[in-house]
Amino acid sequence: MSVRVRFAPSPTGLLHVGALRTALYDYLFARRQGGQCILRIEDTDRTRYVEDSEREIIQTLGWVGIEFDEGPHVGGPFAPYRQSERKEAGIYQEHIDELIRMGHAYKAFDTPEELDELRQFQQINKQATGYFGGDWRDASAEKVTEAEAAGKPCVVRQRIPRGQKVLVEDFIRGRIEFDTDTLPDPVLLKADGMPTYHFAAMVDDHLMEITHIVRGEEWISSAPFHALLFDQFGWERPVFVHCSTIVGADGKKLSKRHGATRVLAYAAEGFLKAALKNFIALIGWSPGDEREVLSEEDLVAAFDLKGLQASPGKFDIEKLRWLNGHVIRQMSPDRLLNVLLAYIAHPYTTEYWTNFEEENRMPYKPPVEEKLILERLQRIASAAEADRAYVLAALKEEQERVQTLAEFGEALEFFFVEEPSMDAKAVDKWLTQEHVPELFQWILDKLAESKVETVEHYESILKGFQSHRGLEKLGPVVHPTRVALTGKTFGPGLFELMAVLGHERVERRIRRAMAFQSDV
RNA sequence: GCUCCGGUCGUCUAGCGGUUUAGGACAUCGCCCUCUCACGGCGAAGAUCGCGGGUUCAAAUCCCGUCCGGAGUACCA
Repeated sequence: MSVRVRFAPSPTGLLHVGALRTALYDYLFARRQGGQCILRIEDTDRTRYVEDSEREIIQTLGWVGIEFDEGPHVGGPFAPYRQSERKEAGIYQEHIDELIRMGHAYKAFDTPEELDELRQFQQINKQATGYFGGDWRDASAEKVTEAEAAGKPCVVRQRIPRGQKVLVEDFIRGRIEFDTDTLPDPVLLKADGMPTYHFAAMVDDHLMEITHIVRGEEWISSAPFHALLFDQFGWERPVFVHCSTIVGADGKKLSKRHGATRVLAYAAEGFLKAALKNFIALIGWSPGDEREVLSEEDLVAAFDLKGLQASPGKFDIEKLRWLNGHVIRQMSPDRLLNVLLAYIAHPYTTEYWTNFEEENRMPYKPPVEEKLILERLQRIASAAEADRAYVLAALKEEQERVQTLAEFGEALEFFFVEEPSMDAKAVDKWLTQEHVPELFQWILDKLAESKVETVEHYESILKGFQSHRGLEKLGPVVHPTRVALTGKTFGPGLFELMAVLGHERVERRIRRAMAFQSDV
């Protein structure tokens, strides 16, 4: 039988990195096994429904490159793929009736207030909380009909057999044993007629012929209900795979407090999907060998449920940054520029940096103030429109000095502004040196002599000065010149840099630095 | 409280009874390359495998206990 897995988010908010990983595992597993990956929307809770959330989930998954064989956006043989629509089609009612008929479920007419009271009583008496039967598990048929006739609202609960053990086979952890006397009777159908997750997801998993339920470990405690439900229907249980959670630096489940968890925030920060996928896959999974850098094809080829880790993993953004820089360095400059321009043009990039919120702050120090990032990125875009070859040449020089796309704004800035801002310390240290006026004049003279704009030519100009002055080291020649051209003490190799800038810019900047210098 | 899960360098992990002086990667530090910063190369430091008992000729690896951490405990998913 072919493998079928599903990713089943509820549209209650944004897609965060923990959910993304589950989706990734689903996707990789399906691809590796030649099976199908299904997207199902679990929108059974109207009170928590967030408009647009489904759209963002699909969009985000699309951005990362996780494709589904079936789902609300692409259709499929088991449609509909939204539980609200499946409810309308009567799918759950039909199955709940069957379960009641078989005696595995019953109607319970307790009011929410009564249940609250029960819970409080149990807490005070230090008992396990939950509904273990109450007035309705074993109520007479007359009592039930009477309540129904009175028009009392009711829920349908699963009848958990008592005095037994339930064994749940978790693919990662192995056998997990539960005593049914500790399992309360869960609600399967709410008073509003909507099914709960416990019911809807399992019915759908069976109907959609899901072979492996891959989900977060927060579901382990409810796994016995689910397993039992399959048994009660007489259905074959799927394989349960409970993935460990991704936690923050403090060991707690990843949440707002740990900075951005929204996947799109990583896109806006300039992380590449290849790096993000690679990184996310490696939290809680390993290919079993010593590879760390894996392309999507590598991931698919290597993916095996057996490599899944039972213990929770921390999200280490430094490693993500390293991986991202690695991916950037591996791209051809031309492709990188396309990716960078697409990133800058993306509406979400603008939205993110314009409405930057402190709570989105990544747990690392950004290269510049958030306010300036967008401005600098857009400078790249307009420069590329005017002269793509120039931007490409500049990009090449910074490619290995950057870890995220956002950092290109800062790194490339001096290429595009006529008067780069001068670092005061750099000016103080290098432009004040005694030989500098002569050096700058030398450069200007040589520029006037020849129009050649190659790396070698610039090198010969500066090395010419070095031997002219009999300087032992190249530093005193190179550093003041770099400061004059870029305003900074770091950056690409000077001769390469000059070749990119060209005669005109070099001359202008040297003259500016000379003026600057006389001000000192 | 009850139930369940987890626990190898700071972090992600390899390991699944002997080939292990516990391997790799990120981060850190040093050296090399070099005009700076990066990249790259080389190297160092860093884990008595949570702790305590067993089983065994032999345990990170199996068993028991214990501690710590986490999750669930809703007519949420």
